[in-house]
Amino acid sequence: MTTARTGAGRASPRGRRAARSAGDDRETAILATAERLLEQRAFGDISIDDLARGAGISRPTFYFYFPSKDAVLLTLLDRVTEEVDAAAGDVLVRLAEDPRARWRELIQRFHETFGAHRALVLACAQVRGTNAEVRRLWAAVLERWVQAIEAAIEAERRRGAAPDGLPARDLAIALNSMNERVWYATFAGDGPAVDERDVVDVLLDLWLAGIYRDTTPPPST
Amino acid sequence: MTTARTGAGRASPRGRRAARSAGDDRETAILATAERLLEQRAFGDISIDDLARGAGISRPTFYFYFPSKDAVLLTLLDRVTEEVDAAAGDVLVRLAEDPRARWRELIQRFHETFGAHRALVLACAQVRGTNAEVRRLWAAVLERWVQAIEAAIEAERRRGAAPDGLPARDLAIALNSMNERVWYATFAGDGPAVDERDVVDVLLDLWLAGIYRDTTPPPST
DNA sequence: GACGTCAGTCAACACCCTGTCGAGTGCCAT
DNA sequence: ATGGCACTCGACAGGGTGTTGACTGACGTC
Repeated sequence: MTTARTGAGRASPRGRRAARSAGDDRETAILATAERLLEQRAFGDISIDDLARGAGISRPTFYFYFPSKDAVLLTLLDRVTEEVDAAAGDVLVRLAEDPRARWRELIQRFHETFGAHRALVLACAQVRGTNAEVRRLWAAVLERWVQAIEAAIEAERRRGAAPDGLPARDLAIALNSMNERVWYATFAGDGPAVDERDVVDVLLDLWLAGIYRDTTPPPST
Repeated sequence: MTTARTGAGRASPRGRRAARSAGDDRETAILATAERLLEQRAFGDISIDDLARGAGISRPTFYFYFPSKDAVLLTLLDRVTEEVDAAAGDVLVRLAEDPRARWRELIQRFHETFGAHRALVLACAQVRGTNAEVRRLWAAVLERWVQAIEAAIEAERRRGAAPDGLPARDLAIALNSMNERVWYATFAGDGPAVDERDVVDVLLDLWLAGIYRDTTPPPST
């Protein structure tokens, strides 16, 4: 369930046919077209025909590569979440060094990665409402992050840096949810939103307050 | 901009024609059908024909009452936000009596009102991505709430109950955003979510942490 | 070097949904 | 009785999706 593309044909994704068949180019072209068009208009205003023409193929041919418009988005989303995971790296295991700095680093990296793909992230948030697959993928990704944060909170409590309080999982869910929605508003720019330059510090402050009741949690001794 | 229905005909919403013309019934029937159908399937899977047939009229006739499917949702949303505002009442001006109890009351009432219309609220959250009108209305509603919370936070700081820190507006935005997303997950039931019975307390805890750095803020002396 | 196979391609079709137009129908005031 | 208005819908145009079936060309095989 890591890769969502599956496609219609091509059982073995990178089979015997030496390197990059013509189809590989087309698939890449579709993805690139999607990402490009998303910078210009909303996902709902992009038709399969737009994607196909952008990739230099006809509409029916599009279906050879992807079962639907949403599947393209899914593939793109999969990529970005991998990128985010890579950016987050091992920050959480090094929390005790300097909690405030590490949490900030984590939030900052999420912010940068999402910001670099804001059109795509916005599109996913929009489509999540109508598409069950996107919803499921996003839920799975979120679950991973929630579990990581939950574990980190518990570790901080165990070493006495953070007080007991809410169940760590509930706290992790709420904090992740806050980030998601706040980023969405900031990137979308409609409705009340935190300024992009401040958003990391605002979120950080609330994470520290929620986890430590304090903006300067103690490092390990 | 309070009422969003506008409709195609009927310049004067409640004109001379004595009480309730036949059209009034139809309009109500459409709204009722929409709310009923929303409990069963997603907004996107409800066609205008469904709404019309449910109200006992033909599809073209639907357009006499509403300019689009989204306009129906908009009207419904307008209603719920009014209900929420009424439920919230003057809780915020009585904050100093017992801050923890009052904040809890506020969150609790939001929770109850949204919970009573969860299908509708979920539909709006979904459509907000694709429909500019819903987005604008929601943004306006949110802006009102954010301003109210911002003012309340500033009042708490002025009387010395809450410490200075983040700009009150940013704090208000983040807390409102958190609530919105957390409720969405709880009501939608997909992805990581806080249990419905705990959600008020979880949110309350984070509000108090964010605003007071303390779960038992002082009442007025 | 004919031949089957299979990735890749698309014109044409069937379908569904939206929004509009124009021709009604019945009620009410004048 | 008649003109206007609230209200109604059959029929159409348009645009999107997803599928079908025929076609092309490169490749391995005998």
